[in-house]
Amino acid sequence: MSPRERTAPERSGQRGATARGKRRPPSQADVAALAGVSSQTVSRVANGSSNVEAETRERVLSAMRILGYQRNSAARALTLGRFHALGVVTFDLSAHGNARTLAAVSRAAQLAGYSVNVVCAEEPTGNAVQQAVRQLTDQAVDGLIVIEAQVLERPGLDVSSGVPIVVADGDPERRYPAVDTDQAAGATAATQYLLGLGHRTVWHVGGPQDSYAARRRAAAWHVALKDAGAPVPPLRSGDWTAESGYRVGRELATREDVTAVFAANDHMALGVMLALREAGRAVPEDVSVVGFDDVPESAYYAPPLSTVRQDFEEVGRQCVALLLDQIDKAGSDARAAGLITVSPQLVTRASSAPPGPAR
Amino acid sequence: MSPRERTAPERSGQRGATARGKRRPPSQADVAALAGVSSQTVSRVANGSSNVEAETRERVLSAMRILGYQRNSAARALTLGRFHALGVVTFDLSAHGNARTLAAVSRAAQLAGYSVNVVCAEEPTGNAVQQAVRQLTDQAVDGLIVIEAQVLERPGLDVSSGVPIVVADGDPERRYPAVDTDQAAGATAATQYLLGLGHRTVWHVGGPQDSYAARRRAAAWHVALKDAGAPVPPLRSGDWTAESGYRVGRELATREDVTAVFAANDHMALGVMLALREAGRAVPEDVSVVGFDDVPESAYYAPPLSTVRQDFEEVGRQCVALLLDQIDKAGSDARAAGLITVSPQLVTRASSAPPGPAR
DNA sequence: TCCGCCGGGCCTGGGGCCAAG
DNA sequence: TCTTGGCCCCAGGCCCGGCGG
Repeated sequence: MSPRERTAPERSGQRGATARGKRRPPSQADVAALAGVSSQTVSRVANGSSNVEAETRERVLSAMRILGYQRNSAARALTLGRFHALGVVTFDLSAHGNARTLAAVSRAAQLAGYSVNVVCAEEPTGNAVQQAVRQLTDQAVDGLIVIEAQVLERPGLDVSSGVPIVVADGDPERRYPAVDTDQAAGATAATQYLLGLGHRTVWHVGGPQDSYAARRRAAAWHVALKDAGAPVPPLRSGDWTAESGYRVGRELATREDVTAVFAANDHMALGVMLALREAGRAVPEDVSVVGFDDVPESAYYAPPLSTVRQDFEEVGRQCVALLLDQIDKAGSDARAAGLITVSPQLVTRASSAPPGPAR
Repeated sequence: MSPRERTAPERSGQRGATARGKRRPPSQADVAALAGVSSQTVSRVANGSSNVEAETRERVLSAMRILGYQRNSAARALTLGRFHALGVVTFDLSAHGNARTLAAVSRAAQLAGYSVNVVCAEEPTGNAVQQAVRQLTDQAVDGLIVIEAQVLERPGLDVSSGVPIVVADGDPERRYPAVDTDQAAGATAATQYLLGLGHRTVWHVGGPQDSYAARRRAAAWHVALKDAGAPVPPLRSGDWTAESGYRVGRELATREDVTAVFAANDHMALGVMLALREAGRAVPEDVSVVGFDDVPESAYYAPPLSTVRQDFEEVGRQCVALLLDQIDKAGSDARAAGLITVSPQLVTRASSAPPGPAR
């Protein structure tokens, strides 16, 4: 009845692998006891396992199997000082590009033996980001990948958490190494393509202006027009959604002089096309439309959408490579805030054509 | 020359917070030293911080700020036996539903103070999943959420890693608690809706047959037709992509008697619509089309797509809630493998209409 | 005497170093 | 020389005991 009397049987009960009640995951020590070796030897087997006699190793392995041993990663991380985990900060995972990038990052990280810790900051306020970063570093990551870097622009944002950071969207202030699609090249290609078809000029439906990617696409569009001596129509902006594209599209549809539209992403382009069609303007006969991203569905839009294909897979891969590189050569402050660019590719489909004669 | 002699100077060198060379993140001990208290008190302040005098706490907090102290989560996890992290296993993050669910899970987890560790298994082979699960549990998670459960069906798959598991797709074998959209209700609603419009029967473009969700949608469609006394056309299946929908659509377009199609997701519906249009069959005048998911773009398809809206946000929330629940009452084997269903909602748009007179 | 605040010692699971067989 | 075990450390948390008002 006394606590002692209860304790003794419990103890012996807990020792075995068949313990009832509280189940404590088996530790190295348990394996060691069962195999009749020291925990040190178990450690050696669990790891690279150099210098362990075959017979001993076998005994240890079988003990592990019997007990269902899994090493405790927390303890491991504690001694090694490495978590083998990367953190990813993002905003809107329903945005196609972000999801794709995350998927690619996850794959690349997995190949390198790293897991990926995701935090989806609700809104791009500095506070939310700050908290997200805190949570991640406070969690256990060896490095950070920030998708959609515009948040880093927030003044007063301190992400100097000590861990290496890579930005997957181009860092306007070039404070961190970055990997990004060559937005300018993509936007330029789209604009020049439409001009090359014979359109007098090209209208642009931009993304939200706090997006660095959106700003660069708009800037390149602007430059491409100027370089070609084409008039530069006013910039209309949406928020990446098809709905916003539709809104802008209705406005554009009222102008007879609009014959070519370059939208900063496919979803907005979709909205633009619907608005044009509803206003009685055919795509591409009356108006040509080009998007950006090449979401898998865009080839099946009505009409199939000409667009600029981004290689998200490559962006994700490069991010991970760059980050792991930084992690490995930690300490050496050679953090050249470089920029790796990934080339996009123009894909032409049925939504674009030379301007019709019915000008 | 003895170890002791070497140890001493090294020690004192590393002590200071201003140590050069190797930068070691500040520990409780460092904070304690600066604040002139014991590390125990620092621990108290860092945590719930009961029983610390206001003045002392202030001193500790300021020391933390000065040193930029962040507690080491590995050590914390080690002693507490909790990681405050959830694992998510998924397959294709470019699938809209998966990405949305993940985002919701991430949000809900964050609110509960948990981070989310994602592993994106490349292919749904048992091996890949096994490895993914291993990696996660070997990593550091208190529980697992499996999105797209069909993988769990693989025979010989052992995910009994000791951590609680919740399935976000309905578990065919009901081995684990699950949260899922009420697929049957959604498919039934879509089918009955089309029948109600006056169509003689409804054709179905199903998802891949190894998807449990796809199978249930198809089953409910079948039942709804039988219940209504409508003929049951053969089932055509795709793989969720618009491309596969297009392929099936071309086939359906050749049959004059097809006047209503229910696709198992919006992307396939998009492909179907393109194929129909290309074959000269107007939507909805000649053929009505209904999708499933309600991806944000579907309202801007041509024509805007009638569909069944899934509440991914709710699914994610419920998954996390269910999982945390299991984690908290760990040990008690009351793991009733329940099923929480989330109701979908039929959304009617322009892609569906009564059958035309030109039958 | 009791209570509120604080610190010492021990424990978590594993890995590195070094000595011993 | 190769294999193996003892010891200590990683960073923090909890139990308990002590000290003071």
